[in-house]
Amino acid sequence: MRTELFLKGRLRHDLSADEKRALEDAVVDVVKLDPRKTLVERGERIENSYYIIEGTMLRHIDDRRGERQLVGLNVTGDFVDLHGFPMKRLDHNVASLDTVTLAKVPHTAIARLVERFPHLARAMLFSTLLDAAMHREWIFRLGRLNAEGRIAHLVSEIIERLKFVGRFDGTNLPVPLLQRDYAEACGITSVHANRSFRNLRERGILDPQGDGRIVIQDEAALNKLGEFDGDYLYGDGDLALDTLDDR
Amino acid sequence: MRTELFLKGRLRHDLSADEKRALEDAVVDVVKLDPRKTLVERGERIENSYYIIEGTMLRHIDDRRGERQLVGLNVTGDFVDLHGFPMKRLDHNVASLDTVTLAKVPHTAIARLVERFPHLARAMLFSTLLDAAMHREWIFRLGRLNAEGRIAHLVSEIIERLKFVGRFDGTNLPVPLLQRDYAEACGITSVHANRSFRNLRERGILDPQGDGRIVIQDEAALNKLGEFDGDYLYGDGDLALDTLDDR
DNA sequence: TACCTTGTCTGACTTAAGTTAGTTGCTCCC
DNA sequence: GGGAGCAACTAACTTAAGTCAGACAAGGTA
Repeated sequence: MRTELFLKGRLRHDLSADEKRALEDAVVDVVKLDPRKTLVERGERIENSYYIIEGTMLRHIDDRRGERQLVGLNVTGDFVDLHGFPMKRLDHNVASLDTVTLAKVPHTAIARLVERFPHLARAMLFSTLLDAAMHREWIFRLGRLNAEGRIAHLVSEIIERLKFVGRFDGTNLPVPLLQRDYAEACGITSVHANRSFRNLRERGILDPQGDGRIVIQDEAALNKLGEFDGDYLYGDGDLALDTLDDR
Repeated sequence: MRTELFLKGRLRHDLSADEKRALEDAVVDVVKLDPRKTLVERGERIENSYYIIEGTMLRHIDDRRGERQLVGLNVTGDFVDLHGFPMKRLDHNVASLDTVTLAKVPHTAIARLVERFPHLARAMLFSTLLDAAMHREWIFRLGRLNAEGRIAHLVSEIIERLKFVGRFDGTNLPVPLLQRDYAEACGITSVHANRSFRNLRERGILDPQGDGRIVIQDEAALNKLGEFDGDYLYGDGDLALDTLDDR
Protein backbone atom coordinates (compact mmCIF):
# COMPACT_ATOMS: atom_id res chain seq x y z
CA MET A 1 0.00 0.00 0.00
CA ARG A 2 1.78 3.10 -1.19
CA THR A 3 -0.84 5.79 -0.62
CA GLU A 4 -1.96 4.74 2.85
CA LEU A 5 -0.80 7.92 4.59
CA PHE A 6 -2.97 10.26 2.52
CA LEU A 7 -4.61 12.74 4.97
CA LYS A 8 -3.83 10.43 7.89
CA GLY A 9 -4.98 12.02 11.13
CA ARG A 10 -7.19 14.57 9.41
CA LEU A 11 -10.20 12.66 8.05
CA ARG A 12 -12.73 11.97 10.74
CA HIS A 13 -14.00 9.02 8.75
CA ASP A 14 -11.22 7.21 7.02
CA LEU A 15 -11.45 6.35 3.40
CA SER A 16 -13.31 3.10 2.69
CA ALA A 17 -11.49 0.00 1.52
CA ASP A 18 -12.89 0.58 -1.98
CA GLU A 19 -11.70 4.13 -2.04
CA LYS A 20 -8.25 3.18 -0.81
CA ARG A 21 -7.97 0.51 -3.46
CA ALA A 22 -9.15 2.88 -6.18
CA LEU A 23 -6.59 5.49 -5.16
CA GLU A 24 -3.91 2.83 -5.08
CA ASP A 25 -4.90 1.61 -8.53
CA ALA A 26 -4.71 5.11 -9.94
CA VAL A 27 -0.95 5.06 -9.43
CA VAL A 28 0.68 4.24 -12.76
CA ASP A 29 4.28 4.55 -11.74
CA VAL A 30 6.62 4.96 -8.78
CA VAL A 31 9.30 7.55 -9.44
CA LYS A 32 12.50 8.13 -7.49
CA LEU A 33 13.87 11.65 -7.51
CA ASP A 34 17.38 12.64 -6.41
CA PRO A 35 17.81 15.53 -3.96
CA ARG A 36 17.41 19.07 -5.30
CA LYS A 37 15.83 18.10 -8.60
CA THR A 38 13.00 20.04 -10.21
CA LEU A 39 9.80 18.05 -10.72
CA VAL A 40 7.55 20.72 -12.19
CA GLU A 41 8.54 24.04 -13.66
CA ARG A 42 6.25 27.03 -13.41
CA GLY A 43 4.04 27.32 -16.48
CA GLU A 44 4.61 23.94 -18.11
CA ARG A 45 1.56 21.91 -19.13
CA ILE A 46 1.11 18.99 -16.73
CA GLU A 47 -0.88 15.79 -17.09
CA ASN A 48 0.01 14.05 -13.83
CA SER A 49 -0.01 14.76 -10.13
CA TYR A 50 2.39 13.25 -7.61
CA TYR A 51 1.85 11.78 -4.18
CA ILE A 52 4.84 11.60 -1.83
CA ILE A 53 5.46 8.03 -0.68
CA GLU A 54 8.55 9.16 1.20
CA GLY A 55 10.55 12.38 1.34
CA THR A 56 10.16 16.13 1.26
CA MET A 57 9.36 18.46 -1.63
CA LEU A 58 9.74 22.24 -1.80
CA ARG A 59 7.58 24.67 -3.74
CA HIS A 60 9.03 28.05 -4.66
CA ILE A 61 8.55 31.24 -6.65
CA ASP A 62 11.61 33.07 -7.96
CA ASP A 63 12.04 36.83 -7.96
CA ARG A 64 13.53 38.96 -10.70
CA ARG A 65 17.11 38.32 -9.58
CA GLY A 66 16.48 34.58 -9.37
CA GLU A 67 16.24 34.51 -5.57
CA ARG A 68 13.84 31.85 -4.36
CA GLN A 69 10.91 32.28 -2.02
CA LEU A 70 9.58 29.03 -0.64
CA VAL A 71 5.79 29.12 -0.71
CA GLY A 72 5.14 25.60 0.48
CA LEU A 73 6.65 22.34 1.60
CA ASN A 74 5.25 18.84 1.31
CA VAL A 75 6.10 15.77 3.31
CA THR A 76 5.40 12.05 3.20
CA GLY A 77 1.68 11.43 2.66
CA ASP A 78 0.99 14.70 0.83
CA PHE A 79 -0.07 15.21 -2.75
CA VAL A 80 2.37 17.82 -4.09
CA ASP A 81 0.45 19.29 -6.97
CA LEU A 82 -3.10 18.08 -6.84
CA HIS A 83 -4.22 21.58 -7.74
CA GLY A 84 -2.46 21.01 -11.06
CA PHE A 85 -5.36 18.73 -11.95
CA PRO A 86 -7.85 21.56 -12.57
CA MET A 87 -5.23 24.29 -13.15
CA LYS A 88 -3.09 22.45 -15.72
CA ARG A 89 -0.21 24.90 -15.25
CA LEU A 90 1.35 25.82 -11.93
CA ASP A 91 2.26 29.33 -10.85
CA HIS A 92 5.31 28.02 -8.96
CA ASN A 93 8.13 25.47 -9.19
CA VAL A 94 8.23 22.14 -7.41
CA ALA A 95 11.51 20.45 -6.44
CA SER A 96 12.80 17.70 -4.18
CA LEU A 97 14.69 18.42 -0.97
CA ASP A 98 16.06 14.96 -0.23
CA THR A 99 15.71 11.69 -2.12
CA VAL A 100 11.99 11.41 -2.76
CA THR A 101 9.80 8.47 -3.76
CA LEU A 102 6.72 9.59 -5.66
CA ALA A 103 3.55 7.91 -6.85
CA LYS A 104 2.59 9.24 -10.26
CA VAL A 105 -1.17 9.66 -10.80
CA PRO A 106 -2.38 10.75 -14.25
CA HIS A 107 -5.06 13.42 -14.34
CA THR A 108 -7.21 11.10 -16.41
CA ALA A 109 -7.16 8.64 -13.53
CA ILE A 110 -8.00 11.39 -11.04
CA ALA A 111 -10.94 12.40 -13.22
CA ARG A 112 -12.26 8.82 -13.06
CA LEU A 113 -11.72 8.64 -9.29
CA VAL A 114 -13.55 11.88 -8.72
CA GLU A 115 -16.45 10.69 -10.81
CA ARG A 116 -16.81 7.27 -9.20
CA PHE A 117 -16.02 8.14 -5.57
CA PRO A 118 -17.62 11.39 -4.39
CA HIS A 119 -16.31 11.01 -0.87
CA LEU A 120 -12.77 10.51 -2.12
CA ALA A 121 -13.27 13.55 -4.34
CA ARG A 122 -14.15 15.51 -1.21
CA ALA A 123 -11.04 14.24 0.51
CA MET A 124 -8.89 15.39 -2.40
CA LEU A 125 -10.58 18.78 -2.41
CA PHE A 126 -10.03 18.98 1.33
CA SER A 127 -6.35 18.30 0.80
CA THR A 128 -5.97 21.23 -1.61
CA LEU A 129 -7.86 23.51 0.76
CA LEU A 130 -5.59 22.42 3.57
CA ASP A 131 -2.75 23.65 1.40
CA ALA A 132 -4.47 27.02 1.16
CA ALA A 133 -4.88 27.18 4.95
CA MET A 134 -1.16 26.54 5.32
CA HIS A 135 -0.42 29.28 2.81
CA ARG A 136 -2.44 31.69 4.92
CA GLU A 137 -0.46 30.73 7.98
CA TRP A 138 2.76 31.31 6.06
CA ILE A 139 1.51 34.82 5.25
CA PHE A 140 0.87 35.34 8.94
CA ARG A 141 4.33 34.04 9.76
CA LEU A 142 6.06 36.44 7.39
CA GLY A 143 3.87 39.39 8.23
CA ARG A 144 3.71 39.25 12.01
CA LEU A 145 6.75 37.41 13.38
CA ASN A 146 10.42 38.34 13.62
CA ALA A 147 13.17 36.11 12.23
CA GLU A 148 13.37 33.78 15.24
CA GLY A 149 9.62 33.51 15.48
CA ARG A 150 9.36 32.67 11.79
CA ILE A 151 11.89 29.87 12.05
CA ALA A 152 10.25 28.56 15.21
CA HIS A 153 6.81 28.62 13.59
CA LEU A 154 8.04 26.80 10.51
CA VAL A 155 9.75 24.10 12.54
CA SER A 156 6.62 23.72 14.67
CA GLU A 157 4.48 23.28 11.58
CA ILE A 158 6.79 20.68 10.13
CA ILE A 159 6.80 18.73 13.41
CA GLU A 160 3.02 18.79 13.60
CA ARG A 161 2.63 17.61 10.03
CA LEU A 162 5.17 14.83 10.49
CA LYS A 163 3.30 13.66 13.57
CA PHE A 164 0.17 13.06 11.50
CA VAL A 165 2.00 10.57 9.35
CA GLY A 166 4.19 9.08 12.09
CA ARG A 167 7.46 10.51 10.89
CA PHE A 168 8.53 12.37 14.05
CA ASP A 169 10.27 10.55 16.89
CA GLY A 170 9.94 13.40 19.38
CA THR A 171 13.48 14.65 18.94
CA ASN A 172 14.99 14.51 15.47
CA LEU A 173 13.52 16.50 12.62
CA PRO A 174 13.89 14.23 9.57
CA VAL A 175 13.58 17.08 7.08
CA PRO A 176 17.10 18.12 6.06
CA LEU A 177 16.46 21.77 5.26
CA LEU A 178 19.63 23.84 5.09
CA GLN A 179 19.87 27.20 6.81
CA ARG A 180 19.56 28.71 3.36
CA ASP A 181 16.23 26.92 2.93
CA TYR A 182 14.94 28.28 6.20
CA ALA A 183 16.07 31.71 5.03
CA GLU A 184 14.24 31.28 1.73
CA ALA A 185 11.10 30.17 3.53
CA CYS A 186 11.22 32.92 6.14
CA GLY A 187 12.12 35.90 3.98
CA ILE A 188 15.45 36.53 5.69
CA THR A 189 19.09 36.19 4.65
CA SER A 190 20.98 33.01 5.47
CA VAL A 191 23.38 35.06 7.62
CA HIS A 192 20.46 36.15 9.72
CA ALA A 193 18.98 32.64 9.77
CA ASN A 194 22.28 31.49 11.20
CA ARG A 195 22.21 34.16 13.90
CA SER A 196 18.63 33.16 14.75
CA PHE A 197 19.54 29.48 15.00
CA ARG A 198 22.39 30.37 17.32
CA ASN A 199 19.95 32.19 19.59
CA LEU A 200 17.55 29.27 19.54
CA ARG A 201 20.40 26.94 20.42
CA GLU A 202 21.66 29.18 23.21
CA ARG A 203 18.18 29.25 24.68
CA GLY A 204 18.06 25.46 24.67
CA ILE A 205 15.11 25.28 22.29
CA LEU A 206 16.69 23.35 19.45
CA ASP A 207 20.10 22.22 18.34
CA PRO A 208 21.10 22.19 14.67
CA GLN A 209 23.54 19.38 13.94
CA GLY A 210 25.30 21.07 11.07
CA ASP A 211 24.22 18.52 8.46
CA GLY A 212 20.66 19.77 8.06
CA ARG A 213 19.41 17.68 10.97
CA ILE A 214 17.91 19.49 13.93
CA VAL A 215 17.41 18.13 17.43
CA ILE A 216 14.28 19.50 19.09
CA GLN A 217 14.93 20.16 22.76
CA ASP A 218 11.93 22.18 23.92
CA GLU A 219 8.87 21.84 21.72
CA ALA A 220 6.65 23.91 24.03
CA ALA A 221 9.06 26.85 23.96
CA LEU A 222 9.31 26.49 20.20
CA ASN A 223 5.54 26.68 19.78
CA LYS A 224 5.33 29.65 22.10
CA LEU A 225 8.07 31.60 20.36
CA GLY A 226 6.46 31.02 16.96
CA GLU A 227 2.94 31.77 18.28
CA PHE A 228 2.13 28.37 16.85
CA ASP A 229 -1.33 26.86 17.17
CA GLY A 230 -1.76 23.88 14.87
CA ASP A 231 -5.54 24.15 14.50
CA TYR A 232 -5.16 25.40 10.93
CA LEU A 233 -3.87 21.95 9.99
CA TYR A 234 -7.37 20.63 10.69
CA GLY A 235 -6.15 17.71 12.82
CA ASP A 236 -8.05 17.34 16.07
CA GLY A 237 -8.15 20.98 17.20
CA ASP A 238 -11.01 23.47 17.22
CA LEU A 239 -11.34 23.51 13.46
CA ALA A 240 -11.38 19.73 12.94
CA LEU A 241 -13.84 18.24 10.47
CA ASP A 242 -17.03 16.71 11.79
CA THR A 243 -17.79 15.21 8.45
CA LEU A 244 -16.61 15.48 4.89
CA ASP A 245 -20.02 14.86 3.43
CA ASP A 246 -22.88 16.99 2.23
CA ARG A 247 -24.43 19.60 4.45
CA MET B 1 -28.64 38.67 -12.46
CA ARG B 2 -26.66 38.96 -9.26
CA THR B 3 -23.90 36.40 -9.78
CA GLU B 4 -22.99 37.27 -13.36
CA LEU B 5 -19.44 38.39 -12.57
CA PHE B 6 -18.32 35.05 -11.08
CA LEU B 7 -14.88 34.24 -12.55
CA LYS B 8 -15.42 36.77 -15.34
CA GLY B 9 -12.36 36.91 -17.57
CA ARG B 10 -10.90 33.68 -16.24
CA LEU B 11 -13.02 30.90 -17.68
CA ARG B 12 -12.13 30.10 -21.26
CA HIS B 13 -15.62 28.80 -21.83
CA ASP B 14 -18.23 30.74 -19.95
CA LEU B 15 -20.78 29.02 -17.82
CA SER B 16 -23.82 27.79 -19.76
CA ALA B 17 -27.20 29.47 -19.42
CA ASP B 18 -28.39 26.52 -17.32
CA GLU B 19 -25.42 26.76 -14.99
CA LYS B 20 -25.83 30.50 -14.59
CA ARG B 21 -29.48 30.08 -13.74
CA ALA B 22 -28.75 27.30 -11.27
CA LEU B 23 -26.13 29.41 -9.51
CA GLU B 24 -28.52 32.33 -9.43
CA ASP B 25 -31.28 30.13 -7.99
CA ALA B 26 -28.96 28.89 -5.24
CA VAL B 27 -28.97 32.37 -3.74
CA VAL B 28 -31.47 32.39 -0.88
CA ASP B 29 -30.89 35.91 0.35
CA VAL B 30 -29.18 39.19 -0.43
CA VAL B 31 -27.44 40.67 2.58
CA LYS B 32 -26.15 44.19 3.05
CA LEU B 33 -23.20 44.61 5.39
CA ASP B 34 -21.98 47.93 6.82
CA PRO B 35 -18.28 48.82 6.59
CA ARG B 36 -15.89 47.09 9.01
CA LYS B 37 -18.32 44.41 10.16
CA THR B 38 -17.30 40.81 10.80
CA LEU B 39 -19.07 38.27 8.62
CA VAL B 40 -17.39 35.07 9.79
CA GLU B 41 -15.35 34.54 12.91
CA ARG B 42 -12.51 32.03 12.95
CA GLY B 43 -13.68 28.65 14.21
CA GLU B 44 -17.45 29.10 14.12
CA ARG B 45 -19.53 26.45 12.36
CA ILE B 46 -20.80 27.78 9.05
CA GLU B 47 -23.61 26.59 6.82
CA ASN B 48 -23.52 29.25 4.09
CA SER B 49 -21.05 30.78 1.72
CA TYR B 50 -21.21 34.35 0.40
CA TYR B 51 -20.70 35.78 -3.05
CA ILE B 52 -19.85 39.48 -3.34
CA ILE B 53 -22.38 41.31 -5.50
CA GLU B 54 -20.63 44.61 -4.79
CA GLY B 55 -17.90 45.70 -2.39
CA THR B 56 -14.69 44.52 -0.80
CA MET B 57 -14.10 41.99 1.98
CA LEU B 58 -10.95 41.44 4.04
CA ARG B 59 -9.71 38.17 5.49
CA HIS B 60 -7.36 38.26 8.46
CA ILE B 61 -5.60 36.24 11.14
CA ASP B 62 -4.86 37.88 14.49
CA ASP B 63 -1.65 37.45 16.45
CA ARG B 64 -1.29 37.01 20.19
CA ARG B 65 -1.51 40.74 20.88
CA GLY B 66 -4.56 41.10 18.67
CA GLU B 67 -2.69 42.66 15.75
CA ARG B 68 -4.23 41.71 12.43
CA GLN B 69 -2.49 40.18 9.45
CA LEU B 70 -4.52 40.38 6.26
CA VAL B 71 -4.26 37.07 4.43
CA GLY B 72 -6.63 37.81 1.61
CA LEU B 73 -8.96 40.32 0.04
CA ASN B 74 -12.03 39.74 -2.07
CA VAL B 75 -13.72 42.05 -4.51
CA THR B 76 -16.94 42.19 -6.50
CA GLY B 77 -17.55 38.88 -8.26
CA ASP B 78 -15.60 36.73 -5.78
CA PHE B 79 -16.90 34.07 -3.48
CA VAL B 80 -15.49 34.99 -0.06
CA ASP B 81 -15.57 31.69 1.76
CA LEU B 82 -16.33 28.96 -0.70
CA HIS B 83 -13.70 26.82 1.01
CA GLY B 84 -15.99 26.92 4.05
CA PHE B 85 -18.23 24.51 2.17
CA PRO B 86 -15.97 21.47 2.68
CA MET B 87 -14.07 22.86 5.69
CA LYS B 88 -17.08 23.91 7.79
CA ARG B 89 -14.90 26.09 10.04
CA LEU B 90 -12.52 28.78 8.83
CA ASP B 91 -9.00 29.30 10.12
CA HIS B 92 -9.34 33.07 9.70
CA ASN B 93 -11.82 35.94 10.10
CA VAL B 94 -13.79 37.56 7.31
CA ALA B 95 -14.95 41.19 7.49
CA SER B 96 -16.24 43.94 5.23
CA LEU B 97 -14.10 46.89 4.17
CA ASP B 98 -16.79 49.15 2.75
CA THR B 99 -20.54 48.67 2.42
CA VAL B 100 -20.89 45.25 0.88
CA THR B 101 -23.79 43.52 -0.86
CA LEU B 102 -23.62 39.75 -0.53
CA ALA B 103 -25.48 36.83 -2.03
CA LYS B 104 -26.01 34.14 0.57
CA VAL B 105 -25.69 30.59 -0.73
CA PRO B 106 -26.43 27.69 1.66
CA HIS B 107 -24.02 24.78 1.61
CA THR B 108 -26.94 22.45 0.95
CA ALA B 109 -27.59 24.37 -2.26
CA ILE B 110 -23.92 24.21 -3.22
CA ALA B 111 -23.98 20.46 -2.67
CA ARG B 112 -26.89 20.15 -5.10
CA LEU B 113 -25.20 22.42 -7.65
CA VAL B 114 -22.01 20.42 -7.51
CA GLU B 115 -23.91 17.20 -8.02
CA ARG B 116 -26.02 18.38 -10.94
CA PHE B 117 -23.49 20.55 -12.78
CA PRO B 118 -20.01 19.03 -12.97
CA HIS B 119 -18.63 21.87 -15.04
CA LEU B 120 -19.89 24.44 -12.55
CA ALA B 121 -18.38 22.32 -9.78
CA ARG B 122 -15.05 22.60 -11.59
CA ALA B 123 -15.44 26.34 -11.85
CA MET B 124 -16.05 26.60 -8.12
CA LEU B 125 -13.05 24.41 -7.39
CA PHE B 126 -11.01 26.56 -9.75
CA SER B 127 -12.09 29.63 -7.81
CA THR B 128 -10.81 28.23 -4.51
CA LEU B 129 -7.53 27.21 -6.15
CA LEU B 130 -7.18 30.71 -7.54
CA ASP B 131 -7.38 31.88 -3.95
CA ALA B 132 -4.51 29.56 -3.07
CA ALA B 133 -2.43 30.92 -5.97
CA MET B 134 -3.02 34.43 -4.66
CA HIS B 135 -1.96 33.33 -1.18
CA ARG B 136 1.29 32.05 -2.63
CA GLU B 137 1.91 35.38 -4.30
CA TRP B 138 1.25 37.14 -1.00
CA ILE B 139 3.92 34.93 0.58
CA PHE B 140 6.27 35.97 -2.19
CA ARG B 141 5.37 39.60 -1.66
CA LEU B 142 6.13 39.48 2.05
CA GLY B 143 9.23 37.37 1.71
CA ARG B 144 11.03 39.01 -1.18
CA LEU B 145 9.96 42.65 -1.51
CA ASN B 146 10.68 45.71 0.61
CA ALA B 147 7.90 47.91 1.97
CA GLU B 148 7.40 49.97 -1.19
CA GLY B 149 7.51 46.91 -3.38
CA ARG B 150 4.91 45.16 -1.22
CA ILE B 151 2.50 48.05 -1.42
CA ALA B 152 3.06 48.39 -5.16
CA HIS B 153 2.50 44.67 -5.67
CA LEU B 154 -0.70 44.69 -3.67
CA VAL B 155 -2.09 47.68 -5.53
CA SER B 156 -1.16 46.06 -8.83
CA GLU B 157 -2.98 42.87 -7.86
CA ILE B 158 -6.09 44.75 -6.85
CA ILE B 159 -6.09 46.69 -10.12
CA GLU B 160 -5.72 43.53 -12.16
CA ARG B 161 -8.54 41.79 -10.32
CA LEU B 162 -10.84 44.76 -10.65
CA LYS B 163 -10.18 44.84 -14.38
CA PHE B 164 -11.57 41.32 -14.73
CA VAL B 165 -14.92 42.44 -13.38
CA GLY B 166 -14.95 45.89 -14.95
CA ARG B 167 -14.48 47.86 -11.77
CA PHE B 168 -11.36 49.84 -12.67
CA ASP B 169 -11.60 53.04 -14.70
CA GLY B 170 -7.85 53.30 -15.36
CA THR B 171 -7.20 55.88 -12.68
CA ASN B 172 -9.18 55.60 -9.45
CA LEU B 173 -8.81 52.58 -7.20
CA PRO B 174 -12.32 51.98 -5.85
CA VAL B 175 -11.11 49.96 -2.87
CA PRO B 176 -10.94 52.28 0.14
CA LEU B 177 -8.16 50.58 2.08
CA LEU B 178 -6.65 52.76 4.76
CA GLN B 179 -2.91 53.05 5.20
CA ARG B 180 -3.34 50.89 8.27
CA ASP B 181 -4.90 48.19 6.06
CA TYR B 182 -2.00 48.32 3.65
CA ALA B 183 0.29 48.01 6.66
CA GLU B 184 -1.64 45.00 7.93
CA ALA B 185 -1.52 43.37 4.52
CA CYS B 186 2.17 44.08 3.95
CA GLY B 187 3.59 43.22 7.36
CA ILE B 188 4.81 46.74 8.10
CA THR B 189 3.77 49.47 10.53
CA SER B 190 1.35 52.16 9.43
CA VAL B 191 4.07 54.78 10.00
CA HIS B 192 6.24 53.00 7.50
CA ALA B 193 3.32 52.50 5.11
CA ASN B 194 2.86 56.25 5.21
CA ARG B 195 6.54 56.85 4.42
CA SER B 196 6.31 54.40 1.53
CA PHE B 197 3.22 56.09 0.13
CA ARG B 198 4.99 59.42 0.30
CA ASN B 199 7.84 57.99 -1.75
CA LEU B 200 5.43 56.53 -4.28
CA ARG B 201 3.71 59.89 -4.57
CA GLU B 202 6.98 61.79 -4.92
CA ARG B 203 8.00 59.45 -7.72
CA GLY B 204 4.74 60.16 -9.52
CA ILE B 205 3.54 56.55 -9.37
CA LEU B 206 0.36 57.02 -7.40
CA ASP B 207 -1.38 59.69 -5.37
CA PRO B 208 -3.34 58.84 -2.22
CA GLN B 209 -6.27 61.21 -1.76
CA GLY B 210 -6.37 61.01 2.01
CA ASP B 211 -9.81 59.42 2.18
CA GLY B 212 -8.75 55.91 1.24
CA ARG B 213 -8.99 56.65 -2.49
CA ILE B 214 -5.83 56.32 -4.56
CA VAL B 215 -5.20 57.82 -7.98
CA ILE B 216 -3.00 55.60 -10.12
CA GLN B 217 -0.60 57.70 -12.17
CA ASP B 218 1.89 55.24 -13.58
CA GLU B 219 0.67 51.67 -13.71
CA ALA B 220 3.74 50.39 -15.55
CA ALA B 221 6.10 51.80 -12.92
CA LEU B 222 3.87 50.34 -10.21
CA ASN B 223 4.05 46.86 -11.73
CA LYS B 224 7.79 47.13 -12.15
CA LEU B 225 8.42 48.25 -8.61
CA GLY B 226 6.28 45.42 -7.21
CA GLU B 227 7.80 42.84 -9.61
CA PHE B 228 4.21 42.20 -10.55
CA ASP B 229 3.26 39.70 -13.22
CA GLY B 230 -0.44 38.91 -13.13
CA ASP B 231 -0.16 35.43 -14.67
CA TYR B 232 -0.93 33.83 -11.30
CA LEU B 233 -4.44 35.25 -11.55
CA TYR B 234 -5.00 32.83 -14.45
CA GLY B 235 -6.53 35.48 -16.71
CA ASP B 236 -5.10 35.43 -20.22
CA GLY B 237 -1.39 35.10 -19.42
CA ASP B 238 0.95 32.13 -19.73
CA LEU B 239 -0.91 30.07 -17.15
CA ALA B 240 -4.41 30.60 -18.54
CA LEU B 241 -6.79 27.66 -18.66
CA ASP B 242 -7.25 25.83 -21.96
CA THR B 243 -10.21 23.99 -20.59
CA LEU B 244 -11.81 23.31 -17.27
CA ASP B 245 -12.92 19.83 -18.23
CA ASP B 246 -11.49 16.37 -17.83
CA ARG B 247 -7.98 15.63 -18.97
C1' DT C 1 48.00 14.57 -1.18
C1' DA C 2 46.23 18.80 -2.39
C1' DC C 3 42.34 21.11 -4.11
C1' DC C 4 37.63 22.41 -4.73
C1' DT C 5 33.09 23.02 -3.25
C1' DT C 6 29.54 23.64 -0.01
C1' DG C 7 27.46 24.82 4.34
C1' DT C 8 28.03 26.72 8.89
C1' DC C 9 29.48 30.33 11.37
C1' DT C 10 31.36 35.10 12.67
C1' DG C 11 32.53 40.20 13.12
C1' DA C 12 32.09 44.97 11.47
C1' DC C 13 29.38 48.00 9.37
C1' DT C 14 25.11 49.83 6.92
C1' DT C 15 20.33 50.35 6.13
C1' DA C 16 15.38 49.44 6.31
C1' DA C 17 11.89 49.41 9.27
C1' DG C 18 10.00 49.92 14.09
C1' DT C 19 8.99 53.05 18.01
C1' DT C 20 7.60 57.04 20.26
C1' DA C 21 5.49 61.10 20.43
C1' DG C 22 3.52 64.18 18.55
C1' DT C 23 0.65 67.89 14.87
C1' DT C 24 -2.94 68.69 11.62
C1' DG C 25 -7.35 68.36 9.57
C1' DC C 26 -11.70 66.19 9.13
C1' DT C 27 -16.23 64.33 10.48
C1' DC C 28 -19.51 63.17 13.76
C1' DC C 29 -22.27 64.29 17.45
C1' DC C 30 -23.79 66.14 21.92
C1' DG D 1 -19.74 75.45 18.75
C1' DG D 2 -16.65 72.63 21.19
C1' DG D 3 -14.94 68.22 21.85
C1' DA D 4 -13.93 63.45 20.73
C1' DG D 5 -12.19 60.33 17.66
C1' DC D 6 -9.72 59.05 13.81
C1' DA D 7 -6.69 58.99 9.77
C1' DA D 8 -2.86 61.10 7.59
C1' DC D 9 1.36 62.72 8.25
C1' DT D 10 6.08 63.90 10.41
C1' DA D 11 10.61 64.07 13.01
C1' DA D 12 13.97 61.91 16.08
C1' DC D 13 15.66 58.02 17.68
C1' DT D 14 16.29 52.83 18.18
C1' DT D 15 16.66 48.25 16.60
C1' DA D 16 16.27 44.22 13.57
C1' DA D 17 17.93 42.65 9.66
C1' DG D 18 20.94 43.11 5.45
C1' DT D 19 25.63 43.37 3.43
C1' DC D 20 30.30 42.34 2.97
C1' DA D 21 34.08 39.73 3.74
C1' DG D 22 36.08 36.00 5.33
C1' DA D 23 37.30 31.64 8.57
C1' DC D 24 36.62 26.91 9.23
C1' DA D 25 35.31 22.00 8.66
C1' DA D 26 33.70 18.08 5.94
C1' DG D 27 33.30 15.51 1.73
C1' DG D 28 34.39 14.60 -2.98
C1' DT D 29 37.75 13.96 -6.43
C1' DA D 30 41.77 14.74 -9.59
